[in-house]
Amino acid sequence: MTTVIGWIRGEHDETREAGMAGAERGPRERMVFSAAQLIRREGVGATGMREVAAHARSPRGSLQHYFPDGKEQLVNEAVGWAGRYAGNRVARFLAALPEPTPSGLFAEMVRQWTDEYESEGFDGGCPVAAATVDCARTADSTRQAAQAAFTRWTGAVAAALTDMGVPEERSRPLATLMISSLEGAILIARAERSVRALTTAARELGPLLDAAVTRPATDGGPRGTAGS
Amino acid sequence: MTTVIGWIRGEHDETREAGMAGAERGPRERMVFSAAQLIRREGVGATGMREVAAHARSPRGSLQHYFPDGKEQLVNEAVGWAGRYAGNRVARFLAALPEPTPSGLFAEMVRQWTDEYESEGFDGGCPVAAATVDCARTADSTRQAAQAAFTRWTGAVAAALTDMGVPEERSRPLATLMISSLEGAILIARAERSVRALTTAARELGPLLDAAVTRPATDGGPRGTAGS
DNA sequence: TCGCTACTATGACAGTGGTCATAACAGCGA
DNA sequence: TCGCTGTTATGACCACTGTCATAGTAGCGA
Repeated sequence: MTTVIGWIRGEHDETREAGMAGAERGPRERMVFSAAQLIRREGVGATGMREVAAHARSPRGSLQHYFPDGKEQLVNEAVGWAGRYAGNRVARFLAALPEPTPSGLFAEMVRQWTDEYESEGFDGGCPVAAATVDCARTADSTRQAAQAAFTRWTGAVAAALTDMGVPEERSRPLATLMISSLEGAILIARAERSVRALTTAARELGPLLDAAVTRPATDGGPRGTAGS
Repeated sequence: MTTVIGWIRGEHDETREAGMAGAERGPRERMVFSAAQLIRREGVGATGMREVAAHARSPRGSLQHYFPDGKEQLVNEAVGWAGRYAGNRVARFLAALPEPTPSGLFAEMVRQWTDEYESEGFDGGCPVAAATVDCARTADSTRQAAQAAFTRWTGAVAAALTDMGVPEERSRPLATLMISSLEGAILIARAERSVRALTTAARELGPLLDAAVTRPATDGGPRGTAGS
């Protein structure tokens, strides 16, 4: 009961958010996760519901039970999951850096993709990008889900930049630029089957980002770069 | 005869390349153009062949005649068209600038999209991005077409940068960064229904681009920023 | 055992997609 | 008129897709 509603509203326990790979708890979570995986590989249109259920090893009959509003609802939740995932990753990237700098954060964000592409091939892209391309015009609720995902992601990055000493007014624009460049570089990387565009973005953008730091970093412990 | 083959190989007269809007010459060109238009709005999967023929006001029977390899061929040619179009635009942007600067070129590239979004709404995206998202994994020939489109576009921008005095080794990386940022900003703009990400990219990236100029611009007349 | 609820199973339906087979037509040279 | 070629017309086929109706099972409280 409250489990389902909670998931829909994103009120569940995010602390043990499932990783990008691995078996999740319930069939519902697995289907949302599988939907995100398939969407980022094949696009929304080419991803079928039966395919999602099969990939999640969830019973097909559960589709209409957990997602009474059909494919649109499933896609929206997959996009929402991706947005939360991307936002939460930011805090972990920061924790992994010896001394946090904007260029270091961006390098980590890029490295997540170069690592995947070099180890698993260029099959996958960003599910939010795929949903935007395929549904922005047709399904407004999906467009809103993508917008929310970008907003959450940008908010996390901007908060991290502010923590590092970037002036408040410049944090959001720079975060937007980082995510724009990353998304575009992902596209080019997939088309070229090469990480060149990704590493280029990191190299060229790094100095610009670090130059935006004006005051010393707020080196408190684990701080609020996460939303909600 | 040679007309068809010529089109496939891209050997036709590019000088009077059709604009982004307007009626083209033959039914074949119209279908390629319409395919690009529909793909950039709805994505590849949601674009039907019958729909392309109808949009182009071309007879449905011509589809299998001009595109014997089916949808994949049509999509590939639409992507190729988009790549040539984007590449050719660069020279025109340069011509429109009072004094050519890298930031000015990028601002023009961005402005093409903000103008469209403000006058026609946020329905359309980049057809090359859509093809990459939807087909990069499934149809390798389409992936190659997208790669070629990005390469041509990047080559045109890089050549323009070099003409403006950017050192040869930095031109391609910077061109890649410009196109990455632009593509990502287009995505975010569609999701947000706002040109914010686009104008942000232009504003934040401008100084970085201009700072790469080391020697005075080559202000010869119309020079070779176009490929092939 | 009954009843209630959460969940699963399955088959059908109506629509649409790309593709193909086949035929017709228009123009032209001989 | 015949034949040839480039084009168009049309209808059918088959493999799906998302969705729905319906029925079934598992578990639990009373």
